[in-house]
Amino acid sequence: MVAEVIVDIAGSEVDRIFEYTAIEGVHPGCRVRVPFGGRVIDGYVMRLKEESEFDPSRLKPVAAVVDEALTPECLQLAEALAARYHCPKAQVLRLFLPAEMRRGQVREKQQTWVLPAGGEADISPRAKAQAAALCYLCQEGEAPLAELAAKFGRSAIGALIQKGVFRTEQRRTRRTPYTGAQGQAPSRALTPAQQAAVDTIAKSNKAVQLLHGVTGSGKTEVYLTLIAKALAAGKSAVFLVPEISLTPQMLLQLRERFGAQAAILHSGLSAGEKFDEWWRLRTGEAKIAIGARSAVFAPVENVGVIIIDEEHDGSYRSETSPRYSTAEVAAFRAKYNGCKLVLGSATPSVDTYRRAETGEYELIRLPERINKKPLPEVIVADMRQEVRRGNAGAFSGPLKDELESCLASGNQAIIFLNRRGFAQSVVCRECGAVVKCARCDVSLTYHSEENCLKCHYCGATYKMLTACPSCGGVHLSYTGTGTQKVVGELRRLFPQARVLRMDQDTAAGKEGHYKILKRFASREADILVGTQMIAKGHDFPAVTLVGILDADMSLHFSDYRSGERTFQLITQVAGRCGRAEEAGRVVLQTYDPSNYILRFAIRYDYEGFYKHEISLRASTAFPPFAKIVRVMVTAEEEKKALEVLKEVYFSLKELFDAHPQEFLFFNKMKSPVKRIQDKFRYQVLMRLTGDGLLSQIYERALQYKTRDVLVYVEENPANLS
DNA sequence: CGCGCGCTCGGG
DNA sequence: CCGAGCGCGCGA
Repeated sequence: MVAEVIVDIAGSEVDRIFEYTAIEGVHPGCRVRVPFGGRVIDGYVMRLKEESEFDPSRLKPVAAVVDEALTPECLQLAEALAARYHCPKAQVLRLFLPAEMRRGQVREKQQTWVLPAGGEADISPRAKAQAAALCYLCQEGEAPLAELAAKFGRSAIGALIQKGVFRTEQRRTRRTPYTGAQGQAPSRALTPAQQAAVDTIAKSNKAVQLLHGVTGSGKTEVYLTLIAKALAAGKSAVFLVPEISLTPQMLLQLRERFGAQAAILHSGLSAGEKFDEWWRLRTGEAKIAIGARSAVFAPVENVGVIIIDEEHDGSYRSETSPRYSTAEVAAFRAKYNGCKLVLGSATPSVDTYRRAETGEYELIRLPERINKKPLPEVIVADMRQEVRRGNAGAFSGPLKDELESCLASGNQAIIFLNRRGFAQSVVCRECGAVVKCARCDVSLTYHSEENCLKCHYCGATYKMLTACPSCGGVHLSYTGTGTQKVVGELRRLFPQARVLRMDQDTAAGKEGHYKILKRFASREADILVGTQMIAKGHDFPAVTLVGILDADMSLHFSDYRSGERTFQLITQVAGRCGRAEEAGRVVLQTYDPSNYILRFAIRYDYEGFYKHEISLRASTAFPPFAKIVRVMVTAEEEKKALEVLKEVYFSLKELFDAHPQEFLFFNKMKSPVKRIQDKFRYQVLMRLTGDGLLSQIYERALQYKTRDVLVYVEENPANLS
């Protein structure tokens, strides 16, 4: 037999099938070690066949079988994704295994167990510890060596093993995270609306279901029921969340309900934990895969339901090749397994909602909060009036008043501002120069805490300047407010209040987000100031006020989705308050109170927003009525980038000339942010009426990539910077 | 003329 | 990714 193998070489584009003669135990899906150019490397067996067209004498045998990591579904999915995104199969296959697992340095954890060996119990009367250990083990039957050694001393146990009274055995153990919440919590009774949602999903003949439920409408209970139904039918489930570190409550609920049946795949786990959770899924010991984007590749078989919570979230698109859409991958898996894909959100993406509206997806609504609590009232603060009144601070009069009464009544408040640092940029007042990053074409943000300048694109930090780098002037001014400045202002306005800040700077490190959220939840602070990472998940029963400092900031991005994103953000942040007994309030500060997005957001009118937005998209021919495709060309040498850009452009121009009716726009240009991390960025930007030419665009564009010029294709990119 | 460097290409 | 092979530029 001959095995067709894809070799896995880090960072390389080798995408050919290499053939080897199979050895015992080689099946499709196996990870194998194969001789390759004088060394032995990892590979994946794609297929087996009787004989090779290749000269058989030149075939080398497979060196060893590692394991059978890939399911038949994985292999099929790998082929489909490599074709869909025009990337090497090896690159897709890498998505299926946690990175730490690949180079084989993580192994199964072995634990030494001690058992009675039946040897003559010849124990001296002075060896009290030995006698006690013997007695203990006779009762228990068996115990881990570590436990016995801790109880009775290492030497006592060693002596008993030496004498042949005890024997040891190596056993595999699983490193399972979050073991605190085990047990089988009872299922909560569903409300009629939840039950109706579950029934509709079960009855629907459509593969994709959109569960549109306002914040607090109890979508989670619907998900849990769907998962329970899948398990009851002997199937498995995949449950995806935007960012797992922000949704510890969700994890806990799943663990409480399903115990060890649930396995968690996320970046915060140690390599060993990840390895074990992955294998628990692969072997079927665990049946529910929970995780962020990459968990859509979880190695479960016989899938009964796939759930994508907060489907509108940007984290579901991969930013590295292959730039897959999680929903697209999930749809493939749902089709393969003949199961339903459930997309849930309070603020579905316009694209998804459109598909539901046109009948491609089933639409299920949960229009009411589960406790019948009204959604928090939104007060609009017109910042233009504040400026006219001479208030140059970040807080409007109404927000200050609300904060005061919120704190006075002993409740908590959340202040949202989507900008970290102290000041957005530093400008020289003498020559007008803006201080920029040396490696990127963007202004630097001033961080007061470390008294430094940071580049929010590449992460570089610079010492704070005392003089302008271009003219030497010493009068520097700070523009634009960030979270650090807001915290300072709050401390001045409410010196007695305890303030916590949550943004990329404070939430760094493993479980950083979680720690801050936990501190706030346990009321170590009265006010939480944060960027959009505070908008997701987490229930804070004592929060009765949310302040949105500059609601319209994200509106002014030159991006067709900025309105959609603003609506989603406001709705999500507002949903953080008034979740328990006391009603919540939201103060929304804006310079543009009549803006239609804000008008719909303050009434929580998704349908109204959608109708307005979709007609705008239709009339301007933007997605979902068109597809934006951007071919990026980046290189450290600007000349090389430009050369390749021209080649890409002329090749695509042939397509454009041959099919002008398929293009709504076609041009080449500098990227809006012309340089990031020392790489110059040029692009060909297209707007297409359909997907018909997509494959040809990928093929034509990618053939020009070289050693030092990166070329990649983005579909409806999340941002156009 | 020969050596070294950078680039391309094969690897089963 | 790594190593082999090839072409070109440069120094003796």
